[in-house]
Amino acid sequence: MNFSSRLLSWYYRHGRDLPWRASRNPYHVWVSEVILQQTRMEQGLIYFDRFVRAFPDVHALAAAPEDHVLRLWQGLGYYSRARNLHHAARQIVDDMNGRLPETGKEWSKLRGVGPYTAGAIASIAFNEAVPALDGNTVRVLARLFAIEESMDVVKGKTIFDELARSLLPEDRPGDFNQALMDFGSMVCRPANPLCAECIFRGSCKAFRAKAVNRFPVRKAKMPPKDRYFNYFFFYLVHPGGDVVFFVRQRTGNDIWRGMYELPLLETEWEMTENDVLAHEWWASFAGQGIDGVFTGRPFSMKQLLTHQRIHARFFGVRVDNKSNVLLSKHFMRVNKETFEGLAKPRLLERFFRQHMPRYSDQAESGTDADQKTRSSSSKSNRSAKKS
DNA sequence: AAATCGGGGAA
DNA sequence: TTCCCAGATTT
Repeated sequence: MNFSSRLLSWYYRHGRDLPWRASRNPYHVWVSEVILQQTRMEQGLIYFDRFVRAFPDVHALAAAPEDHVLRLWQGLGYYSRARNLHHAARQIVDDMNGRLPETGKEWSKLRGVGPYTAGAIASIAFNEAVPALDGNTVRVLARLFAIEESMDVVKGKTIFDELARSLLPEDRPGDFNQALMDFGSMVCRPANPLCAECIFRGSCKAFRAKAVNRFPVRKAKMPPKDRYFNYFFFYLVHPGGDVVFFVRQRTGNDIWRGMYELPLLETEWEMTENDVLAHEWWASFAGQGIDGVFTGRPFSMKQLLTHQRIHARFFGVRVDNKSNVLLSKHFMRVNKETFEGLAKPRLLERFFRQHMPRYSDQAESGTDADQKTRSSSSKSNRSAKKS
C-alpha cells in the first residue's frame, strides 16, 4: 500500500470532523484557512463560527464595514488577515462579478492568500492536485524523510514542495492535504510525538535515526523588542454619572493597525507621572481644560507579542466639559458602550475589564474633583449600579 | 533573505 | 520561560 492510501485510511478513521469539511463550501474553506493561519484549531474554531454567521457569504463580507470585520477578529491576532480578507472579498465582488476563483493560481492573486492558503482552498474545495504546506505537513515530511533544509529558505521550500507533489494522489488531494495536517497535529506533534503508535514508524527516517526532535529544521527567531506605551484615560464625568473618554484608531505600519486605543505616548523607557508632566507631548494638553492631575497611580500592564514586549502604563486624567483640545487632536469621544463595539487590542480590552470600574466608582462616589486616590469606602458600593 | 505582524496554549 | 500554531506581506 502506498503512502497516500495508508495516510487516507488513517484519516478516515481518526480525522477530525470540522465545520467546513462536510460541505466543502469554498467561502467557508477560504475563511477557515485564513483564520487558521498561525492559529491553533481550538482557538480559531469559535472565530470561524461567529465569522460565517455574521458574514454568510462573500457579498455579506464585502458589504460590511472594515471596522465590523476587525471587531469580529478581536483577540485573534495578526489583524492584517482580517483586513486582507475583507479587501479580497471586495475584489471578488467588485472585479470578479462576485464569483470565487476556482484554481489555486487565481486564488493566489487575492490579498492574504499565499502559497499555503491557495493550495488548501484549491485542493479541498476544487479537487486540484496541489500541495498545502503548513507547519504540520512540513513537520511530518521533514521527519519521515529526514529533510535537513528549512522551509525558511528557497531551497527548502522547493524540496518540500516537490516531495509533497510526489506523494499527492490525483483523486482526492484535498483529503490528502487535510489528512497530513491532522496527522501532524494529532500524531506527529511538535513535542512528544506518538511515535510508538505511528503508522509510519517503520519507514520514518527521523525515527530510525532516533532524531525525531531534530526535525523540522528551523531558522533562529528574532529576540523580542521592548516598547513602552503610555496610555491616557482622559475621561469626563457627566452630571448623570455617565463616563465618556477619548480614543483613537491606530494608523501606520505598526502593530494593531486599524484598531482602537487610548491616546498614546510611546517612549524609550518607562515613564513616571513626573516624567509625563515634563514631556513636551503633555505640554500640548496642559492648561486647556486639563489640569494635569492624575487620578490615582498609573496601572502597569505587560503584553507579550512574538516580536515585541509591550510595557504599558495607564494614566487616568479627569478633564472638564470645556476641553476641546482632545477633539482637536482627532481623538474620538466615546462612552463605554460605544467603545465596546470597536475593535481593540487585547491589552486595551484587559485594561477596561480590570480597571474601568475604578473610574465608574469615582463617578458614583460624587463630584469630588480633588479625589486623587480611591478611598476604601468607594469599594463597597461599586456593584450597586452597574450591569 | 530578513523583518514584521498577535495571541494563546502546552511543555 | 520557550516553542509554535491550517502563513503572508513588506522591506
